Amino acid sequence: MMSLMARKQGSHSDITGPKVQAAALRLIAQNGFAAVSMRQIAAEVGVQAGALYNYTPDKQSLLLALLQAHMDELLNGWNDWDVPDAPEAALRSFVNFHITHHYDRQDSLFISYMELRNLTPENFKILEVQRREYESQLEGILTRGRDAGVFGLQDVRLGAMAIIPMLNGVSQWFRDDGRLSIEQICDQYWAFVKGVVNG
Amino acid sequence: MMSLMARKQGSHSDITGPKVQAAALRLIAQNGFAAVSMRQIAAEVGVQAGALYNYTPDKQSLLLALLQAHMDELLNGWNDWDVPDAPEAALRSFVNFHITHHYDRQDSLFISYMELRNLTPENFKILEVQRREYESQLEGILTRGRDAGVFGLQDVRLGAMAIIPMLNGVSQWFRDDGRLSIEQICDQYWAFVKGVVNG
DNA sequence: GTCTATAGTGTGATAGAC
DNA sequence: GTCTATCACACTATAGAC
Repeated sequence: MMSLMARKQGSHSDITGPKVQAAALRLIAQNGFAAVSMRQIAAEVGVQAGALYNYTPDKQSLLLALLQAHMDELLNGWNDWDVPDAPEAALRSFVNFHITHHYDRQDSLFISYMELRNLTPENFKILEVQRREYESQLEGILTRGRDAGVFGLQDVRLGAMAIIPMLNGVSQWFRDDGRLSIEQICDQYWAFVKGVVNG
Repeated sequence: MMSLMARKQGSHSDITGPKVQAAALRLIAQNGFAAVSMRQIAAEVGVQAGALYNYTPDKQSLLLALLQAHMDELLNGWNDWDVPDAPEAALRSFVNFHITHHYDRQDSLFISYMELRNLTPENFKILEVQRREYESQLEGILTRGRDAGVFGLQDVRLGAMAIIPMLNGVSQWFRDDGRLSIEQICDQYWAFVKGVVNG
């Protein structure tokens, strides 16, 4: 068994790998992809630059892995989320999910919008499909609510395009020691979203 | 008079200056500040890299100039905007201003959020003050409306923090040949904002 | 798996001719 | 005001010892 095997000195793949991702995420969110060097990431992890290439074929792939992990977690998280059938309850559930899911993923959310432009076109397309898939989850709720006569929303697509940036905005200013708890924020934003769909 | 003076060959300060700003803006929005080289900017302008240093002392100052110009135009634009007294009419006016002002400034708006992290701390502070000043224009309207009993908004600051990203979102997807005209978008977003403040 | 060393390229910024 | 040429340095990625 793994835990009984003697470990070779300097063999830390299982711990270094996640540390590389975490360091890259933090540094890229803070300074931007192009501004962060492999040496900086290595220094944060506590290895030399060359060692990073055991975990990524190149810098570009490292960014792609971060963005893909973010979208995968988002879609899987929503998939596992318990969503009521009734449109209004489902929308409330979406608001709660979106805010709480990104609560401790501020860096991920930030780079998932900011660093798309540093991807190759084909990688960009893959992520756009995933983002579109997430947006259409919200649009599905809005459509059902409108068809049921619960929401007064005219344009479902536009409503989704208004709601998502509004909710994303929370991650730009939220602090744990701030004036409002995450639950209070969810409550208030639910009121805002209700206003948007009932306009 | 200027227009009668003979021009020295190769003297194009008055035309090259704006071209440098425009090229830098476009390239930085597309690729990120750190990813754009002075040589790339020079190539886009049609000069050699060394010539750029007639227009900026260094690369960092070029970025600062772009971000400052954006905030100055925003604040001056709002200052010149004709705003009604009644809170609801004033809010509608703000929505119109914000969307139409950024209509042909998508690159500026984008880098004004993206590239703040590439500024020195003191330059960052200057821009934060300006941004805060703009936000408090909106908060002033919201406060007056709430005090007059026109808006049902509980938390003015939070309302402003929800409305601004929602409006900014337009610039991420708007295209001139899109489904909706800018006037239709203003109308729809006005309905959304009304919903937010009446929640 | 990590290290050291390095190849090869690109960078921001400056100096001096015109 | 623009050009050419260049300095000094940083970068990504690789090779080979351990």
